[in-house]
Amino acid sequence: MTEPTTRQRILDTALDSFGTRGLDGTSLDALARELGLRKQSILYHFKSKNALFGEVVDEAANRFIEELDQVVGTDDVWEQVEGTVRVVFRLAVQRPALLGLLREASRPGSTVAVQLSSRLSVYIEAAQASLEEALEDGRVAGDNARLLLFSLYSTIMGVATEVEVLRAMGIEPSMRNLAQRRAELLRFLKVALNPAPLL
Amino acid sequence: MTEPTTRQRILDTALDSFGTRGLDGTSLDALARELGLRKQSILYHFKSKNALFGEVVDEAANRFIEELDQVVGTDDVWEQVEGTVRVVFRLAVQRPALLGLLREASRPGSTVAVQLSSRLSVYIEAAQASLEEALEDGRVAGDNARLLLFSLYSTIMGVATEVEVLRAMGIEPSMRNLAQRRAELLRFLKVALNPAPLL
DNA sequence: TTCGCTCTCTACCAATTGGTAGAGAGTCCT
DNA sequence: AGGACTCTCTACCAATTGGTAGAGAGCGAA
Repeated sequence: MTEPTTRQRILDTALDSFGTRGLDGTSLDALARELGLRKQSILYHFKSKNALFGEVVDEAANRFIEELDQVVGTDDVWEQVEGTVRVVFRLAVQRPALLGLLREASRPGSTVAVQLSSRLSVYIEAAQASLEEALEDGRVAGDNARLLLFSLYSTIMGVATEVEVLRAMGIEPSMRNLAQRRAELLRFLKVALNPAPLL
Repeated sequence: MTEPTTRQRILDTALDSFGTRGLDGTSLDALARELGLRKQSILYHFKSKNALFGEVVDEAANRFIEELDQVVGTDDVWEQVEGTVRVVFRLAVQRPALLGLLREASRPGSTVAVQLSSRLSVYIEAAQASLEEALEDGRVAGDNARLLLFSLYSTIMGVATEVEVLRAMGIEPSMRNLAQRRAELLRFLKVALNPAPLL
């Protein structure tokens, strides 16, 4: 394990800070303090705060893609959904700030939203094609692959991210109930994709 | 239509700003400028920026509750879901900042999350009880009312809020496709609650 | 040794931040 | 008229913001 470059350390710490406190909630001074540096050292490696944020978004996209790559193996839709849930939940435990950053970057009116989406477009296309096929074969319920994908995304990302809402419902997010939460999410999604006729 | 008090105008404009640019992204100076005031006038009506934010959260909760009240009429779960979707989509069109503020306030680590959730707790309880009953009667698929409610919330709120994700999927959010998006969401939720056995 | 490159530092900077103190204008009651 | 109250203002303030300029340390190559 070679020790990371300063540049990499900055990206790493910035991801955590941007992902939890947001872009505006993170100051270069605070970031530098956390790193044991002066902010001018950060500005040596990145020409501005916004440039840093842009690179952090790319970094986050890369890590997310890295994880997703282990899912794309099958062309079975349900296995893909299961895999995505596994990946997202693992991140929610190991690196919640990464998911937080994806949300920050896809906030309405975000300047980096386009950048982020272009990084993930390949996966979006693939998932959509896979869903389309399943829809045609009647293996999955629905008629619009893109909008269905959108619903799936919203559900998974929301369930993994909206910790405070969970708390509001009287469920303290913990490792103990994590498995149960994931199982319930999978059950929900499975039913949502079930092509059986409505009762 | 009596003209609103300054205090009310501040709350109103602050809701829009906090809901779109976030707490940290909103400065009192900018807010005052938008209102045609000096920031000291804002600080006369609200003792600090955080106090203002707290009241804005309450205001948003009130408006949201006001809308939800028109839904609670039935004890039919599906009608409640339909009504909630109707309400949330209407807000997404007429007052997107209100939904944005609810998201900002329920962000992980938010200081006002407890405040917000206590305002909505009555509705959470009611929805949960209603779901529990439906689960027992077998009118809805699932076994954990709270977690099911959580999934429903995530889906609805995400679909209504994640505009940039929608764009990333190649769907420009517009009035024209709005009805289609809502219809697809309702279809998705209907299937997700369908108690028919899995194929 | 010395040159040049990489990197982090000190020293600043103007602009903006949330917030305080208090003047002054208008209005309502006596 | 005079006083009290409500409200918005000007005038400040210290702290923090993102960013610039440039000194100096360490190092590898000549």
